[in-house]
Amino acid sequence: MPKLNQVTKQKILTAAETVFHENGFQGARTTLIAKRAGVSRPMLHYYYRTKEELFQEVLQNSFGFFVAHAQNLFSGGSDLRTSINSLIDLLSTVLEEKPSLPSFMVNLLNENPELLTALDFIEQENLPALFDKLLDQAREDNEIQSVITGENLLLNIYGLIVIPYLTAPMIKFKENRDETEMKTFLNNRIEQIKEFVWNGIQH
Amino acid sequence: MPKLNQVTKQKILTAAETVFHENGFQGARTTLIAKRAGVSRPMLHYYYRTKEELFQEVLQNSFGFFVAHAQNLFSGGSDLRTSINSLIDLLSTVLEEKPSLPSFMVNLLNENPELLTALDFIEQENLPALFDKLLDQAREDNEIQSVITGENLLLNIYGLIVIPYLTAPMIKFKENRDETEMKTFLNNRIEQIKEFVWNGIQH
DNA sequence: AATTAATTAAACAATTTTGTTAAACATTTT
DNA sequence: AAAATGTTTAACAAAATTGTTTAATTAATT
Repeated sequence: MPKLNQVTKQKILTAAETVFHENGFQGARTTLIAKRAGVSRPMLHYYYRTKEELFQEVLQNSFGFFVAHAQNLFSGGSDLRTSINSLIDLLSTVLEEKPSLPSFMVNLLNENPELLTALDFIEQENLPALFDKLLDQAREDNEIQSVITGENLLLNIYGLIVIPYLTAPMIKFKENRDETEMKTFLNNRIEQIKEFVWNGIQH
Repeated sequence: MPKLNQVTKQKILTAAETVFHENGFQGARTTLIAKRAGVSRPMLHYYYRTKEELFQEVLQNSFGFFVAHAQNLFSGGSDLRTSINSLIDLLSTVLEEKPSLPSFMVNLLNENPELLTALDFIEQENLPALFDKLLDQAREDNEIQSVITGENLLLNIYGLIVIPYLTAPMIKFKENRDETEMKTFLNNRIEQIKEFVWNGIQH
């Protein structure tokens, strides 16, 4: 009987991440995870006794990753435009590494709405309120005219960032893009979104 | 043995729609569908022999609904701003009636990417190309300055429209909103999005 | 080369989910 | 009230999915 091979364990975790992200807990099949990891099913169950256990690890990992990055944000008192751009960069970085995270969130919210409580920490900072303040300031300074709320601005940013990842299969399919072209497309989009958002709140 | 009760059949179909939309095919449980429909499991299997059969019906229904509405769009040659607003209105109308459609699309694209072929009809009109044309025209007429592509503009609109539905559980939770407040929020958002998009492509 | 560690294949048991059946009950129609 | 229709409960069978075990196989270490 084996003891530990971190490499294999990681392969399983990575595969699990994708499958859980794409199909949620109930929809995920351990058989598929093992296959994607290039590993036999007994191995999967050796390193992670149950599907549930594996899922918990993925959960930790996914949000831990997000939080780790989020802490870099909003340390100093930046202005509205800088904050918007930082947030866009932050989300882009996270999703570049974990492109299936949005799909996971969607599944998660549908399967375990009660899990939201556990996600409280994400809003420690109370981002909407912070943006409300920044928006007010920017209006005072005559930088923007829009009466948009912080909540709506945040939703807009999330939506703009997240949509290509949610529709990736479609985008790739329609335009026959490969991975490289897809990355270029996404990179170009980042700057484009910054412009779009800033202009969006002008009037 | 019963023959047909359209009311019951409809109750089952409606419940199935929600459950499939929320959890995808693999994640959906027929037991939950029956429960949500307020009907016993044998009834479900009487009206729809298999889970697969029920799923097909939901599939038809969901996209048929979309297509029915989409046909009202772009009959005449409207200008860019009108087309943008029509599209936003169209999507809003569809989602008001089928709020779980976005979640369904996400699951669908992950579970059955090959099903995309079947969705070709949605792009009959080749919306991105149409918007490329409208954008060119608007630039000529000095109405806008942005060099955004039709594809990105469409993605932006989809993202902005769809994001509150995908994060609905979070939005409701955070702000303690009930159904009515949620509808108000969504309605206000529509006009706000129109502004935001139009401003977004100015510079 | 011998030993140990890691993995697999194959078979199997347990559990969950799907699909079916039969008998009883309720509702509506005639 | 009798007959037909719609529904439920309970039990069960079949299939799919999860989890486990054993023996054989491969790879790495000493």
